[in-house]
Amino acid sequence: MARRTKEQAEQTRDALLDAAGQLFFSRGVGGTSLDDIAHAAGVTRGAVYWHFRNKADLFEALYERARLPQNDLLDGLLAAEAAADFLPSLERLCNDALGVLVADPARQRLFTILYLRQELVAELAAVIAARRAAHRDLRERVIARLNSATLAPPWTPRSAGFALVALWQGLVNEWLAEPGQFDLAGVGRQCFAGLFASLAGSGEAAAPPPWALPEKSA
Amino acid sequence: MARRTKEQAEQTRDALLDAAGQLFFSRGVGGTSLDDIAHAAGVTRGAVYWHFRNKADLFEALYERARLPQNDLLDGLLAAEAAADFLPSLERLCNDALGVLVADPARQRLFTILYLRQELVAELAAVIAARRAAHRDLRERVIARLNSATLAPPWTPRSAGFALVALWQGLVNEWLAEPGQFDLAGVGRQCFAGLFASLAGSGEAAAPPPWALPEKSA
DNA sequence: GTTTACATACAGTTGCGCATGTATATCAAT
DNA sequence: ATTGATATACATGCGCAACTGTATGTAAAC
Repeated sequence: MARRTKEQAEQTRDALLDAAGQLFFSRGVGGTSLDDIAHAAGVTRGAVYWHFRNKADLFEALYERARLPQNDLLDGLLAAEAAADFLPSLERLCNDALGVLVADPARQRLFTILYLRQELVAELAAVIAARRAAHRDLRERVIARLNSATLAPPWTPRSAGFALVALWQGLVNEWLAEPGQFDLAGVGRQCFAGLFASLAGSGEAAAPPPWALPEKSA
Repeated sequence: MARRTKEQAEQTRDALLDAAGQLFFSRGVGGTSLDDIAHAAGVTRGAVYWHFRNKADLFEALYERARLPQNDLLDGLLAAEAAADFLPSLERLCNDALGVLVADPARQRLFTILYLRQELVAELAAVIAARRAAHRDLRERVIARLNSATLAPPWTPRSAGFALVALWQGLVNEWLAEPGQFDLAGVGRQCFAGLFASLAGSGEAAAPPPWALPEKSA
């Protein structure tokens, strides 16, 4: 082989990232050699070292390619002035985020790597640390925003924020750990419905939100 | 060095397991060589291969050494006949489990490895799969047990069980990811108080359980 | 005397980083 | 439009380091 056109080069770069995503997911980052990636993409290690400096650089590129558009939505919601319907909006956002995840296998693979396979290889350290900081920041902002919302006892902004983030994270982890073993969006909708009903104080008969779909059976 | 007495041999075995636990935690399972472990325990790789067949065998021994006594408690609670105070008992059990974890650094390290560093190395595959199955089984049993409890709407046994397990898991993961950055037992107590109050339908003023400690500030 | 509890020594493999080869795309100059 | 020069997009090959598994040595416990 010899030199290829620019579009072809971009295609091989994408192919390398795709192959890396699949292999990192199925064999782990530390368990995947650059030769594995190159072979899966139909090239050799030379191509890898042309497009990326090393495995860490490759992984960072993979991370950058999957930035969550959902983050912008949350930013907007948190930045908005105190509105009476903050809690319903937040509930809808939680459910939407689950929907986005369910519909995007590539994101599921990356989340699996980032959430429950935080290998302590040097390649991942920077990305893991950045994501952890972002996560912590998000949680704190949710708590801060909940300070200006009316919560039913015994909830406090702090406990409610922790419960929300932990519930979302726990559900996602549970689902990623046993892929497709239950209906994440449906279960999540029920759980968030219960939690938000409790937060709002409507303990008894909360009217189902208009976007609620008919409940799937187990 | 030459042959040592049986008690000394048992000590070196324990020292190897201790060293492995520390190193697996700080550098990852794939990132620590058997030579690292042996050196940290003050012996050579020969000792490792005497006590264990390989790294996988060593890790399984490490896992066996830290079986949760809490599991037995939960088994008893789930097996007991339907009692009116099932929900309060379950709430106490959740808090107790958090307390056990907070007090045991070795268990924290192992949980960190098992929960958020599921490296896909062959050494871990068996243990990870076993733990995942056990976790799934526990969730299903909690749901089954909730079928004979009275839950306030909109909760169902299924959504309540998922929410409980996900909340516990999410809180623990959050805390393990940022070690010591918040008071896990205190935050957990608040979150579970809110969730269980919602499950029981006492939306307004739930009397604090007698074992509740004074709330720590952030 | 035999087994035990290691230490030491010896291949064998694997993967990384880099250096080098090479054919072609790109482009300026004619 | 053709041509030459150069940069590009890889492929190939090499040395090196690390790690594993095993084989063997050995002194003390039993």
